[in-house]
Amino acid sequence: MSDRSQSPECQSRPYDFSRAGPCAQALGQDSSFQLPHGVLPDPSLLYNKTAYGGITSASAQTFFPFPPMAGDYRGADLQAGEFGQPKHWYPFAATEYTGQVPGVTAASQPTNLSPPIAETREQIKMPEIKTEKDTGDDYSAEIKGQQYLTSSASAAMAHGVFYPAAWNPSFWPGIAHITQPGISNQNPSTSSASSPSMSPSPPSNGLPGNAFFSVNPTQAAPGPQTQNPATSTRSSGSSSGGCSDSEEENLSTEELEQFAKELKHKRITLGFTQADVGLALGNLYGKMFSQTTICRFEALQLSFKNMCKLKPLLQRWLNEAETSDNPQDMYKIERVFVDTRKRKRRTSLEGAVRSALESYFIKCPKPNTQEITHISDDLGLERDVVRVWFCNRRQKGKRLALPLDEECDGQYYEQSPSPLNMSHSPIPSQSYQVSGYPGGPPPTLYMPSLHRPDVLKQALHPGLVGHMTG
DNA sequence: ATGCATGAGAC
DNA sequence: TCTCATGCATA
Repeated sequence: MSDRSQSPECQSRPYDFSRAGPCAQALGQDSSFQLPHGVLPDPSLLYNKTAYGGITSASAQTFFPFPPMAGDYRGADLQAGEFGQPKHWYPFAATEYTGQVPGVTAASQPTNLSPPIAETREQIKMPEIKTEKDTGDDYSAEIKGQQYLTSSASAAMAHGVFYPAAWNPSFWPGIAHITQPGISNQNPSTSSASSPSMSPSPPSNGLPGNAFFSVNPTQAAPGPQTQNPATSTRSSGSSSGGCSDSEEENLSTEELEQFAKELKHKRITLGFTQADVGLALGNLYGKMFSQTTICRFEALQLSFKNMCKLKPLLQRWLNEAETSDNPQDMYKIERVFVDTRKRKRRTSLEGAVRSALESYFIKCPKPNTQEITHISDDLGLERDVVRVWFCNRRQKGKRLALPLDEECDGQYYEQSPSPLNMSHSPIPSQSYQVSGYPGGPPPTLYMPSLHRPDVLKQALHPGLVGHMTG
């Protein structure tokens, strides 16, 4: 009943200042608004890449607080972003999703497994980018873009996520012990059925495309289309091979964590890159995922719900990959889709600006339109950039939020975002003293003033402190 | 691995 | 307009 992840209330709670003019004070004409661009309560504010497994404020949606698995695996040097920076908007034509850099793949491949992925993204796109890069402005205008061929049918799945009744706070690390026994390890239907796409002995000719693409959503991706968001109550649908959705329910954090590790390990062992996996999923089940998503899955950086949704698919993929004679065929396909959408050039905010934004965020995680405008003016940024930044920042915050149970959750956050006083540094360094973050500098995230060390530990070390919570 | 962006759905 | 899932681009 109260899964906070669902209830909008809860979700907004963390930052729920009265919309009216919540941050007004802080952002107002007060001196506070003069936010010194470079002024940060703490240098650590400049969060950087390091996997901050930190905690932050909100915790609406359930995200995994676990620190990214440090692992053997390294992204290696990814593609060289040579690709001239289009100064404005530029369209990109994702001719085909080839996954990650071939080089990397090859490198990590045990041996000959390196997929014959032909080209890199750059290779494919560069030309076009140049030509249209300055088309400017109206990127949004057209999105005539195509969808991935296969995705169309299954695309639904992505949104068709339904919230299993099972989803509840008990899944959180802090209360991990409550989790339900993995119930169906949920893969009853898994590989056993050897997915269609996988099996076909590789048309050595390199046109496995068909085999994979034929992906008849029906069998291949029972989940993808099965989706029935509405019917959130699905006790345990897995039945008719309904993978994705249907099986996402009874998962505990431990299971997911464990699976993520397993996936990563086996993936690497088999010589697949994260991009390969994402692509393979598309071939197998009709819903493709990016390297980013796979990466986040492995790092448990997706919301619990999302993790649960993807787990079945990945599980099946894993099974397929392990049992297949030619695992590499799983991603040896050619995606032919045209995506002509124009995408805004990614804004790269300077450290000082980020710091400033962070400071603003601390004072007011959820600025209203006016406030956003204010901030954007102050920092000389596009209003939309600021808006998006806050959106992402909140999302990020949730991802790292403490997994407390509702009650705590509520209280915890209700108090947090109160007065936006510049005066008291909102980011107590101690907040992140949590051990367990090897080498990771303290995350620099907004954190309600009400944190408790013990809670943090629970959040970060579910397995270890699961018992702590009564 | 992660910052910034997009878009669907919900409110 | 926000959240959330997801992805492109890049550090």
